[in-house]
Amino acid sequence: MNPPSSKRRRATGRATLQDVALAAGVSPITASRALRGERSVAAELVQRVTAAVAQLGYVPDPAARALASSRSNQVVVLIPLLSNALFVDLLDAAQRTLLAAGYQSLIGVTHYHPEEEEALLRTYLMNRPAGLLVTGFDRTEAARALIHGSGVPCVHVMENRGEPGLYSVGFSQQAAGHAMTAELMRRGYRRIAFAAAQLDPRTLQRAQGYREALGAAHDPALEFMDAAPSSFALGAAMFERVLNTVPDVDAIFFNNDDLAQGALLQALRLGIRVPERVAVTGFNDLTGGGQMLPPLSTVRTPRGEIGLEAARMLVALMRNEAVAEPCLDLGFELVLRESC
Amino acid sequence: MNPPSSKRRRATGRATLQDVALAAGVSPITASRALRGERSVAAELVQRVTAAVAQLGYVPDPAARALASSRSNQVVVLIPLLSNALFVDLLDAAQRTLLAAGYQSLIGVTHYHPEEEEALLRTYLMNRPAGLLVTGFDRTEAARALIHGSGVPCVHVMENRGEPGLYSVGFSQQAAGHAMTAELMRRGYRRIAFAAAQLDPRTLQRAQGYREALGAAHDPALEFMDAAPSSFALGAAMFERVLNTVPDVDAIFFNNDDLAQGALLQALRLGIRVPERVAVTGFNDLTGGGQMLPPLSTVRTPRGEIGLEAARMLVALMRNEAVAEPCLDLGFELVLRESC
DNA sequence: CTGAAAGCGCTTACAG
DNA sequence: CTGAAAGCGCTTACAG
Repeated sequence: MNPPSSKRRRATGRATLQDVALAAGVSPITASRALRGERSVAAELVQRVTAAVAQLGYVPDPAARALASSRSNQVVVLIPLLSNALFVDLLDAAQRTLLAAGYQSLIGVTHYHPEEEEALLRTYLMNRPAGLLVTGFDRTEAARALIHGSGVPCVHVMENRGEPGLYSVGFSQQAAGHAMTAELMRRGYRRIAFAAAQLDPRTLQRAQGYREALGAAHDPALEFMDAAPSSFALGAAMFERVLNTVPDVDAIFFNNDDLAQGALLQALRLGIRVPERVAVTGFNDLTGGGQMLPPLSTVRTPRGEIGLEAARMLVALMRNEAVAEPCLDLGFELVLRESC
Repeated sequence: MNPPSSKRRRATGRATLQDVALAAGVSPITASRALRGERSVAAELVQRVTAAVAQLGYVPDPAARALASSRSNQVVVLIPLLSNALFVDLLDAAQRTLLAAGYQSLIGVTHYHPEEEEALLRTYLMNRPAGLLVTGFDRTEAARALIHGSGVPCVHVMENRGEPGLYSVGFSQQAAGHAMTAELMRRGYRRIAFAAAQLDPRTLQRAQGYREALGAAHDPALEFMDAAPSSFALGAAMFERVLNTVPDVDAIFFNNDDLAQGALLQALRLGIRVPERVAVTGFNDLTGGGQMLPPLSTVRTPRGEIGLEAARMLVALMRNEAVAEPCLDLGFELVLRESC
């Protein structure tokens, strides 16, 4: 230990808490408390500490903090894909909110593989993150145990699940699938196909909503499921496949805007009129849909708000504050343009 | 200090280096060295340490490492935007490569604002990152000083600059702008407009290449620069603006595929034939271009490879290894489809 | 409301 | 090639 008389700038040249305490004429613990805004420090001392911090240009060392408190200022955010604008919007909003609250984001991309998610969790949990933001509820048992065992506050995004102890911000994928299908029925479409890619859990929930809305009218032959990732090209291919397989189809509900936009382009290429010959709708309301010919009808999903609210909820949890609504449903909105 | 006899599992229940050392019958320092793969540890001891690690399920604490060595295992990656697929591709490749090499990424979005970049740098540098990946060379003097003063290895992406001490992986934006323009000229187009958005430094470099290729034929009236972010909608608007302002235009070189795709859609809407009435080309070869009507001619930029190679270069720097080519030019490629 | 002591779990010199 | 000592810069109990 250094004798108190030999205190000096830290090896790196940066000022330490010690320096601040010395300059403020308080103990390091008091300086620490003042810095973190713990009440129970006299106002005057807080002021002296603040002044010393400013004067010395002191910045706390996150590593030292993390080591001493066994908790970092970083939040792990796990999303399936970076190549889907949906998750990028979510991420952008969450990251911005977290940063404003003093937390840094550690981003992990799972590529829709539960095993990859588990590996990322294992790696990132080593950092003792302050919080966790994960997508949906579909994960390995081990991942679930890892999350629970870590004791780190966790918010789930994109879906809701009303179990006690679970926090989530999302909307009902099934209700959204139901609503768009019902709208198509209301408009008089009778042979409504459902075309989906990726086949992740949320896609399947939308399919469930589609079936539910159709009720007795549901025909399995009208469901087209392709596990490949969605893209314009796949949408184009699926569009043709649907028309060829089910000649009397009068509407196609694509599970994603990428697919639907690709289908619209293919219809143009083929000279097939939308919505006269066949209606086309999408999902998510990604950018560009309104520019299509005809403009795409779709379901607007509130991913930005989800990112924002999930980050807020997580911040509350990390600060041990109460969370009013642990299962926050942000809804969705039908955007009816000209493609149906 | 604990007397050696009272060593136990750490407070959190996780095994510590001490535990590993004890189990392996070596000193903690030796265990530490064995773990980090420092040669100068006898093979047999390494083996004993490895076994102890496996047996105890030991995972090192990054915070303790960072504090003791004043260097973390995190790399800061700064990109302008998350809403541009270009940077997402770059990021994805870089992050994957870094993770495989044992580094975590701390992602910062600058929104093309040097001040935001500077603030992010200031925040993230507190973490003593092991490395830095930044976009381009356009930043505040303070940011430059921050980077240099930190002593943290830094690789610049998207552009090249041959100054000693600077590391970069990219391609010549100007040469790319030149090449596409020259190709249009070669095909007989004479009134070639240049339409750009965002107006970031790389956009301006492409404009420079465009002017250079045109030489004496260059006409400032054919340059359309809009500082708004690029989008389908803006591309559509610019397309009309160009045609209305310069009726004899016969080709439009859009600075970005978003813009060009929006223009193509607008041409369809207006019934203007591409490339017969006017040719359209884009930049970057983003997804969807090949699906357009007509398929979009564009410049393919190697952002994935840039991310990969930049990460590799940074890993070499962080390991104090030699870097063969500190100014790596990965080139570009004209993708000539039917829109010109 | 404030502080002295101890310790978080590693690694960096310094020896030998 | 290996180790004993010291310390990285904070915060957590424990007192008062």
